[in-house]
Parts: sequence; C-alpha cells; structure tokens
Amino acid sequence: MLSLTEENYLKAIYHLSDGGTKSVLTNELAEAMSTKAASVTDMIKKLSVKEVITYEKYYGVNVTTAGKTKALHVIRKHRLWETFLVQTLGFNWDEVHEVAEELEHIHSIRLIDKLDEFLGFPKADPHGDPIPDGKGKISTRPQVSLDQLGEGYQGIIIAVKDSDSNLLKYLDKIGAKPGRKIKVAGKEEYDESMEVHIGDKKFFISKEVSKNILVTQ
Amino acid sequence: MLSLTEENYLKAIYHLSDGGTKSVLTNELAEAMSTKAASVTDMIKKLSVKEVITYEKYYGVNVTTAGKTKALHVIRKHRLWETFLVQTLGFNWDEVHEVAEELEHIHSIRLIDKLDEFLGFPKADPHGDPIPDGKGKISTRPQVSLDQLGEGYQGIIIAVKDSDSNLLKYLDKIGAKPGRKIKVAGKEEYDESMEVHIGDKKFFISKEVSKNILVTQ
DNA sequence: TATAATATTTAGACTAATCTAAAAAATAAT
DNA sequence: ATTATTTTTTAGATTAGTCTAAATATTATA
Ligand SMILES: [Mn+2]
Ligand SMILES: [Mn+2]
Ligand SMILES: [Mn+2]
Ligand SMILES: [Mn+2]
Repeated sequence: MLSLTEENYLKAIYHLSDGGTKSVLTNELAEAMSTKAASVTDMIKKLSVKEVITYEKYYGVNVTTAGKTKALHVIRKHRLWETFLVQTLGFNWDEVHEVAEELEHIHSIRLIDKLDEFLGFPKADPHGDPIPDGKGKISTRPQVSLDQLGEGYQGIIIAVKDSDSNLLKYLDKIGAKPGRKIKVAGKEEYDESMEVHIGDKKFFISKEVSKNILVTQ
Repeated sequence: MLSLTEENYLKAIYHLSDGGTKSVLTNELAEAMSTKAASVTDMIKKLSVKEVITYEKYYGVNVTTAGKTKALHVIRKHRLWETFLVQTLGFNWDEVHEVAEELEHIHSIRLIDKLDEFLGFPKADPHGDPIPDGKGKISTRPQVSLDQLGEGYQGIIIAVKDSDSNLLKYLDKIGAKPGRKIKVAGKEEYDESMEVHIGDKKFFISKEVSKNILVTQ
C-alpha cells in the first residue's frame, strides 16, 4: 500500500505525464511537489520498487499500468469529495480543492462507492474534471485550452483549473463555468489577451486566464 | 498544531482519564495505543512541551484545559462523521468506527461545521455518544454501565461502546439501541450474566456484553 | 571536441515515530 | 528494612521523508 506522501507523488506524476503518455523529469516533479530534486530522487526510487513507476537514471519516470490505476483511484476520490462539498454541503467551488487534498487519502473503498451513489454517480466534478469510475475508467472529451484558439472560435467550456482559489473566484464572477457557451470575439497579438462572450456578457481576459479554461474543439 | 499521531494519543489520554478527571499511567496508554511503554514516554514528553498535557515522571499524565478542548474537537469530528456515514450514506453502525478514525483527522473547521449543519446538529452519534459543539461543550447525562445494576432495574439505553464491530452486530440483533427501554429481569451471581427485557423480547446476556451498555440511572 | 552550464544523483544530516534492551525508580513482599 | 517485583525511563537503532552540499552525468556552447 502507498503512504499519503507516495500517493501525492504518484498523482503529480500522473498529471505531469498527461495521464501516463510522456515521461516526467526530476526537476518538474520537484517543482510540482514544492520540494527539492534530491528528495524526488529518493522518492522515485521507492515508487519504482513498488512498481507504480519505471525509472531510468537521469531520464525521468513513467507510470506503469498499476500506477495509473492507483493514481486514478486517488483522483476519483478527490473529485467525488469536491462534488460532495459543493453539491451537498454548499461550499463554493474555490473552497474545495485544499480540503479534497486531505479527503482523497481516506482509504475505505466502501465509503467512496457509497458517496458516489449518494451523489448520483456524477460524471464530472465542480470544475468540470471527469470522475473516474470504480475501475479507474475515465471518459475524456477532446479539449483545448482557450489560449490556443483565435478570433471566431465558438464552443463550450468543459473544465477550469481547480487549484487557484483566486482564479476560480474571478471565473465565477465572469460566469465561466463548465457547460457555458463561449466565443472568442477578438484576440490581441501582443499579449494574447482576448475579448470573449460568455452568455450575453463580454469580457477581456488575459492569457493567464485563458490558459486555465478548457473548451470543446 | 498536532500531528495525526499526537491527536490519537491525546484522544486516548482524554478517554482514559474520564474526560480529564484522573491521571493516566504510561502502561495503560501503551496498551490503549497498541504500542510500547518506551514510545509512550517519548510521546508524552512531546505532548507536555505542547502544553496539552502535564507530565510528572513516574506518576502519569493529566490533560490541560487546552488539551481537553483539542481532544473534544477530534471527538466531535469522529462522532459527526460516524453520524454522516450511518444517516446519510447508509452504513451499518458496526462499520463506521474505523473509517471515522481516519476522517476525524481532516483539518477544515468549515467542513465540520457545514457537516454538522447538514446533519441537523445531531446531539448524539449512532452509538449514543454525545457530540461536542463547536466550542467543545459536551452534554453528558448521568449514566452507568449495565453490569453495575441488578434485578429490578428499569431504564433507557443511552449509549453502547462503538469500537467492537462484532459486539455491535450482536447488540443490533437483540435490539439494544440507544433510546430503547431495558429491564433487568434477573441476574446470576456466579458469572454476573443477566436476563434482560428489551422491548417485548427477552435475552440472556453475559457480563462481557452488559459492561458495554450504558443506561440511565 | 573541449569547456561551460544545467540537471540529476549521492552523501550525510535532521525530525517524527517507533522498537529492543538496559538502567533506574517506585511498589510489594519478605 | 532489605530484597524482589513491577513500572517507567533512558540509550541506542531503525524507517520515512526531508534538507544542504558535493559529486557526477547530460546537454549546450564555443
Ligand atoms: Mn481539486
Ligand atoms: Mn476539481
Ligand atoms: Mn467510533
Ligand atoms: Mn460512536
């Protein structure tokens, strides 16, 4: 079984590897975990002994199939808890990530399956991120971050990044929620800021913001 | 702030001291924590530096006022989570203690207050144990364990011990739930077993069982 | 291709929580 | 009042996770 710390490393590796599709370097993992490269080296040795990652000295790590399953289980718990906090307890969507970071490490499988059932088997969490099922199956829709698109684009917001509380407060203010229609009315070459239409309202958003909005293609 | 382990020690000390009314010895704490006396000595030094207990070498530990407050906050979380698991998620009362042992260490105060509100500010958990309020105030009713009483006693079950899953399954079978009327119809001197009437049914229970049933005086 | 810059790993040290074995204090028994 | 027994504490090790500083490997630059 993985410790809480190991679970957090594995989750970070899973995310940084884009779901296990590319390898992750020591320094980016250190950055993501707010720790030092030396600590990362120690930890990835442990994780490769446990066979949730493979590790080639100096060339980064890759998630194994077993590792993917475990990472997805933690992600499932994280997203179900976030859904519970918003849907059942009335939290705002910018208040749940930190709490879910703790709740995702509670071990009972029965608990998380009952919670899933209680919530009505939700497909996505409050930020639009898909919730893996009990077997670790996750349904991903094709998506792009808004900053990659240009004037004339029209589509639907799929998800937003969930870890920055201030960004979420701002997105809430402009109504940038999953499910909403969004249109790029103009784009400034210089700083890649955009004019977007969300519902019947118009906003100017910086690239810093558009990077964090994921939309349909 | 206390670590998870420190919280568990403090909670055990609080319980063993009967809510801070008497001092706790090293060996009984070791027994309760399933650890060795040497480990306990190390830990109680740490806890006394943090001023949640006082400690006199060779003479045991006592909980401070600050320690009581912290212990009661953990107990509040434990009992609210147990209530949630039974009331909201449909767990049986014998399945919740272990899970609550993990959930009680989630830190968010906002979470537990929202949970309390969602549950309708319950006064007691599924086993009848009182739930402290946000300020650490706990309402205790005068109570005795059933084994202390004799033939002719009549009263109401207040609570049952929550940590033994098999005991709880048995108590469920004979209908020994908090709130139920109970009567001692007879007591055997030799082994202190009893005949009890619960509702309209009659049962013979051993002292091992009657010790774990708390009733009104 | 040799050298400089960057990335990664190793070495050694630290804290928290645990253990076993030995020493010391308190309590019980003669 | 000694001696024996029990309880508690100390000493020294161990593991997980972290750090800094030094060594080594890789990549970029001249
Ligand atoms: Mn999150
Ligand atoms: Mn989320
Ligand atoms: Mn319990
Ligand atoms: Mn309980």
